[in-house]
Amino acid sequence: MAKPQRPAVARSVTIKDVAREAGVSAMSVSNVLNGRGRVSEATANRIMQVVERLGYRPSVAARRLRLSQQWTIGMLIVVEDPDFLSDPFITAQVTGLTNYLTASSYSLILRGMKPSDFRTTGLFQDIEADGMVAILSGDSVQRSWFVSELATLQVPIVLMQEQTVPQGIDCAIVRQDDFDGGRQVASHLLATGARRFWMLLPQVEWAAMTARKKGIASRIEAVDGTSLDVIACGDESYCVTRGNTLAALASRKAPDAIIGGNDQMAIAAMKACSDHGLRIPADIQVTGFNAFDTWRYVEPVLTTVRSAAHAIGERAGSELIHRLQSGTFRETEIVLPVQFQPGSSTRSSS
Amino acid sequence: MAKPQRPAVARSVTIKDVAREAGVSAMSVSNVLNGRGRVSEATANRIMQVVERLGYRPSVAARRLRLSQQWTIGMLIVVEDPDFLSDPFITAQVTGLTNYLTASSYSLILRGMKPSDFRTTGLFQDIEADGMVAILSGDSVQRSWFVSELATLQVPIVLMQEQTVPQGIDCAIVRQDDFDGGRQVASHLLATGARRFWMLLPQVEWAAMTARKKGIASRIEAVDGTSLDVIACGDESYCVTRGNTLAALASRKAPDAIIGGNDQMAIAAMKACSDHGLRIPADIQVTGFNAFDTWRYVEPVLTTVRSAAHAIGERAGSELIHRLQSGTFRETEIVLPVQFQPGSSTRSSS
DNA sequence: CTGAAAGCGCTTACAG
DNA sequence: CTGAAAGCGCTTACAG
Repeated sequence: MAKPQRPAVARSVTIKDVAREAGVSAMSVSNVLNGRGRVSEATANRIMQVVERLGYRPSVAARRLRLSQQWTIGMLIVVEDPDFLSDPFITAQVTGLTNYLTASSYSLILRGMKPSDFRTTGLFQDIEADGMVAILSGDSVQRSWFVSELATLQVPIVLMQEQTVPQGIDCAIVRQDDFDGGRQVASHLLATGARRFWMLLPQVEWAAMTARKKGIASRIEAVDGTSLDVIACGDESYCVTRGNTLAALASRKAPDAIIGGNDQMAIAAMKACSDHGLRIPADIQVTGFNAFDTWRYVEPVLTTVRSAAHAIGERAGSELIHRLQSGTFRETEIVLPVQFQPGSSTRSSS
Repeated sequence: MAKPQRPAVARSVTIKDVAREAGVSAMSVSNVLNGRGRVSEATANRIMQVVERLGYRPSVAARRLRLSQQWTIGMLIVVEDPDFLSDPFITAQVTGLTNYLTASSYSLILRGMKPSDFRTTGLFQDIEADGMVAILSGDSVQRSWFVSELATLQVPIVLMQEQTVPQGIDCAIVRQDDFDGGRQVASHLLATGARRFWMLLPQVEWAAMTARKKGIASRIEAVDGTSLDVIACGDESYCVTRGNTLAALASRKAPDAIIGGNDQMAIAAMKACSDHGLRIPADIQVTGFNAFDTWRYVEPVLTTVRSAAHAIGERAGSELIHRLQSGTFRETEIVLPVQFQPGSSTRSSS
């Protein structure tokens, strides 16, 4: 007769140990622990004492297998930068999500990867979670391919900062109103009299930045004699952004305003402006997006748009948990408002 | 006879389905998938084709239960700030750890909590992982209590940025040489002729900052006519740090140099100095610690100490995985070097 | 109120 | 080279 070997590390104390010690069946222990029982108070008390005394902690692996539920959400961050948490906008979303999940007794599995790893090694296949949350980068073709790959996991998906709801799969998006943010920035700058604009964008396409640009363009195009040029800022690092902005300033007439795709790029551009001998905001105005702590660090204080990053994370968590419990997403497109925050890097409306 | 109900969501395709379809036993499927088998090539090929065709993905929950191994590491961040990833020093450590674990086919469960949650609700007890990594804050009494609580999980522990190795438990620490960093900063400042120093520290005791302070003090105390005062900066936020520094400048004679406990506090202090009409570095020198991107954003560029945060995370991962595979930590105290990085917020040595 | 039995989906030592 | 059986630690519908 076969005699299977014990697992490498036998579990110290199981539900059977508690049951034996308390003189009851494992079922009663389970019922007491999960508050599901019709168990007499005396028995319940006795069981709880044994649990305490033996230091019993249920095996969540066994529970997961039995109930085929994981109480786990996977969070995927697909970006080029191996330092995938370096952007405060991303970390705020992750924090909001984690905090919500913790409060709901769910765990978060965090994984970052490059788009190429996603494509080639399917580095997310081994994540056994009840649902997935993802932050994707790259152009829309790549992103929608990523989404269809994610869908093969057969669990509900929430995408953060995606602009359009993927069709035909169990998915919702949570984003902020970047289009409106762009509109507000453009309106403010137009009111100061600015007409010629540069916008700083990274090589990689971020859905949120694209939306900001569209919002900006919608306002600018409505005014005669305006222009909006894009300055490509490579990997959106400080060095490249500063260098490319400086090169642009050296080669052509400076614009009235430079609109950073985010705060970090705006700050790099401010340095480039001062390298070039331009005063802010007298000679040139600069704006950012996101309003994380860095916006305070610069002189003058940056005009920017306050993001709802933490709220996006929380909302992603709450929608996903609701979906898991109810069977459907109550909304598939959730848009949170943004708030314009004027600083001293722009002039007041004339 | 009892007829237990099916779990809520039955698994789509199991190893049995593959076995039946391929006309073999589940065991052969398992052997092929895990490369453990003495299975004929023909059978193996047939099995792999069925796996492909049915889109079979093994249940990791079942595997975990069977092998009582989780292939999961828990990461606990115990800080006051609910925005527990706001410090770039912490995110860099988390990223380094995650990347290492992913490369080793381990998953990371991330959880942040306040010290009070740790104390009262044992919010980490439900994390079933093969090992734990933690970043702890608070005074040494509180931290060592946290460590003893963590030890009840009965898994190996790696502490990041802890200064002393807890005794009697299965634990290692990985940190950078903050004491040496402090020494280097102090040596540099002393060489510029500075004698009177303020150091900015938050209310909460961080082991790393305490070590920095000790390193600074060790150098300063060796020189006659020097002084080192601590300016308490509350929650180390920009506002409080700036405000408290400004208040200190208003109430007593300005020092020769202000040493920030980290870059963020140093930058806030730079603002306070310029609020107070002091020029940097002519009237007063300022230094930071950590050298994350923000140090570039300020004018003048901050003199600081480059941290090994990402490397700390990677090393924590590699030591923990090694411990899991070999049974013991090869070292229990790992200290990574730091690198002094002079900027323009201090003068060159005279 | 309480328990015996079945089964979640795997893996392993052993016999054939 | 291949398979039958046992068991990891739970939970549930049902019978008593």
